[in-house]
Amino acid sequence: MKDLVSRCPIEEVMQVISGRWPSLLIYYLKQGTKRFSDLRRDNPTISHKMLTLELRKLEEAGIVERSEFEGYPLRVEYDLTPAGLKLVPLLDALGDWWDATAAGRSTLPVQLTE
Amino acid sequence: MKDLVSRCPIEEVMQVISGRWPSLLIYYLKQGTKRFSDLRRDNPTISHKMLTLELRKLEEAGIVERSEFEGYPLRVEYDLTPAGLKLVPLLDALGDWWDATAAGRSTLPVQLTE
DNA sequence: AGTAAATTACGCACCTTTTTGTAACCACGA
DNA sequence: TCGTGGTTACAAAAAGGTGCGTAATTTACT
Repeated sequence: MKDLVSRCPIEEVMQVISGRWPSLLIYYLKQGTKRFSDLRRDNPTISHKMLTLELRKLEEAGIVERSEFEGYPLRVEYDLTPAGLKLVPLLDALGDWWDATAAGRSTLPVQLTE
Repeated sequence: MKDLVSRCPIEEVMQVISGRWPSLLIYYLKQGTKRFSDLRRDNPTISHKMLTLELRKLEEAGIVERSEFEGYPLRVEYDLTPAGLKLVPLLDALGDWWDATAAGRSTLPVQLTE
């Protein structure tokens, strides 16, 4: 994800929430505090590398907060920030729009109009 | 973009509107009917390959309507569908959220708090 | 009259760039 | 030795760019 200085806020959000993982991670974090390993369990197909990368991106964007605790094994907790929480209903609205729009899509399952 | 059958509506929308172009194309189409070459002019850095691919994806998702007219040179027009129009305010809301959240981000421009 | 070029919206093949996965390694303590 | 939460290097896969070909008609030139 190159960082083209767009100054279009929509483009900028998209750079952060685009892709396969961000919405999923936000979904799981919405359930409450999660540790790195929790998120991997919630989401078995993400590689640990991608998980760290995506979490850092969300952190930088102010969506996720990372808290590191001293001691071994190292404990790190992830939470949605207040801003992250405000994002949730917007994503839900997109999901609702998608479902509502289902009827107009060409990939529609077979219709039995008899 | 692999088509993993997710059945999570948010994941599904994301597969469609993720990436650099969809939001931009929707933005320009919101201004009214556009032809292929108009969209390329609006958006000089997209390649014709990507433009066709993205438009097809948006069409399949029911966001964009493609109308082909007989004659040479071939004329093709693109418009937002009613569903596509309904998507616009949702994207705008994301943009607003982004701007409102700016203060919490680490990539904040230098602050002169004096 | 005959030929050539331009036009529009692509499809296709090939190649480069970017993203993602895999595996190994690190720290430390129980 | 295992578990935690990483980093790094290398490999594979996916995304994206470039350039050529195509259609039928008009215009432009010779």
